[in-house]
Amino acid sequence: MNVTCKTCPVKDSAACAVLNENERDVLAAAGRTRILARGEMLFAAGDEDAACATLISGALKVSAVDMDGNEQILALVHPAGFIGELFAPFAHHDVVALTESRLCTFARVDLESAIEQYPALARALLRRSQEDLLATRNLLELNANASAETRLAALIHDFAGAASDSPCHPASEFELPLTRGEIANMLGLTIETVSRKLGEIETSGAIRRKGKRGIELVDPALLRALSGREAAQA
Amino acid sequence: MNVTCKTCPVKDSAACAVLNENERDVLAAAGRTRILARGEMLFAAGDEDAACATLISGALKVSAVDMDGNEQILALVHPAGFIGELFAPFAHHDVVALTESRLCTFARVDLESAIEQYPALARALLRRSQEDLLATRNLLELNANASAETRLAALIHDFAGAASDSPCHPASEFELPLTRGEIANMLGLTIETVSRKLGEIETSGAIRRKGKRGIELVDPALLRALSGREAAQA
DNA sequence: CGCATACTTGACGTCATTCAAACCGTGTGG
DNA sequence: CCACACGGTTTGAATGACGTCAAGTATGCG
Repeated sequence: MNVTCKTCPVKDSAACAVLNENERDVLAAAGRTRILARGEMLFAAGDEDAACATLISGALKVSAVDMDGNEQILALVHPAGFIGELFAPFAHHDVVALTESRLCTFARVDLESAIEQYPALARALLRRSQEDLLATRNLLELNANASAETRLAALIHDFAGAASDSPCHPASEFELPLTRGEIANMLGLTIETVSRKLGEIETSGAIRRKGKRGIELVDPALLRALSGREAAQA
Repeated sequence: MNVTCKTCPVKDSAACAVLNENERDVLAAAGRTRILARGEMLFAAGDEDAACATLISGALKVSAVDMDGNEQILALVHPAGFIGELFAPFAHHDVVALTESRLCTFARVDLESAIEQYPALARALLRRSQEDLLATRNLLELNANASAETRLAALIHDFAGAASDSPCHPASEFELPLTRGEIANMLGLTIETVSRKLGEIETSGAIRRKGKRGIELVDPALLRALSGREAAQA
């Protein structure tokens, strides 16, 4: 399917937003929209022809699978996010859709020539890459030292922020985009530990569970304290 | 001190290598070389005027300090590496010299205008940023699931590779660039665990310790097996 | 020599994992 | 409609790895 930027919901926030209308049309000619079902893979680690893409809607996970078959989620991608390793000869990680997702994909060679042609695009991707780096380092910091409860609280806190439309206040009620297993894979824990600690956080009064995936924020300040991002307040 | 690119040992491998001689001279006029003693800080988390820099010689660590005062090392920087958060209003992490280090520093505004003027520089930094991202994700993958022994073996294995001049074969004898405490901070372990597991790896016959920091590779294949990057061989 | 810094070693406690079983919502076929 | 299987989840008990606390050993420096 061809790309139609005019109606694209992320046309002002994705990397291609730095291009003017003509430039965008040229790039769009090389792109294809693609829809991934939940669980479907965009590319796998080792693929030589891994595409690059901007996520239009839905959510993706970037993950690695170790020797023993354990998956480790390295990053989540939200709409307007960019995915793809530009200069590597092959992909290092798997990229899989968490929910049904719409993408705007490009062959790597096309994107590489585009960043040569449009310097602003290279700068936009540099900016995004640095943000990805920061997000990954935050996850690394979290996984390294914090207790299971702290990690989980921090993740819930982040999801609450991401689920909200306003950038500063967290959503008071939202759905977890990940299964227990995926949360465990992201935080370096087991399913059982995630389930247990989730129960303890609920008992503490910070959240209430609504069904399997639903979370209601009962006491955001307490959640923030549990997440170790702030000293507990009086 | 002014920058003199002609004698710079990383002039062909750093990001500025993509510039021609004239362009490099213009950029060099905005740069200053700076020497950091071991333990000296280039900038701290929260600094608003954090500089950007290319590392010429020595080694740096990028680290975060959590609430309780525990340091977590997020990345190491080797010669020709680039350090600095280009688009953020302030630095998110500390950057400290592990050994005496020589840097080529730039004010962030100067570098931002340079990447507008020289698109090739933006692409070079994009490439480096993606490599940093990959390295951070590798560390994340390691810290998340692996046992203390596996993490330590993997780190030693990496250091052996980095200490070698040939890109594929590891050095058979080298010095650890980090103290026990720094290794612990990097792997999310304690000093005591690092010390103990180092002893066990030595007992297993993979390495031999030479003084406090020296490591001799006795059985590289065994070390590789311990590091979880390869199935144990027959 | 005396002190500081880095490292090693041991005993003990804690927290997350492991193994095991039960639970729940959903879809499927009899 | 019910029985059943299945994926995702919850819960319990026992094990074990790493952390904590505490002591003791180098090495270097004023």
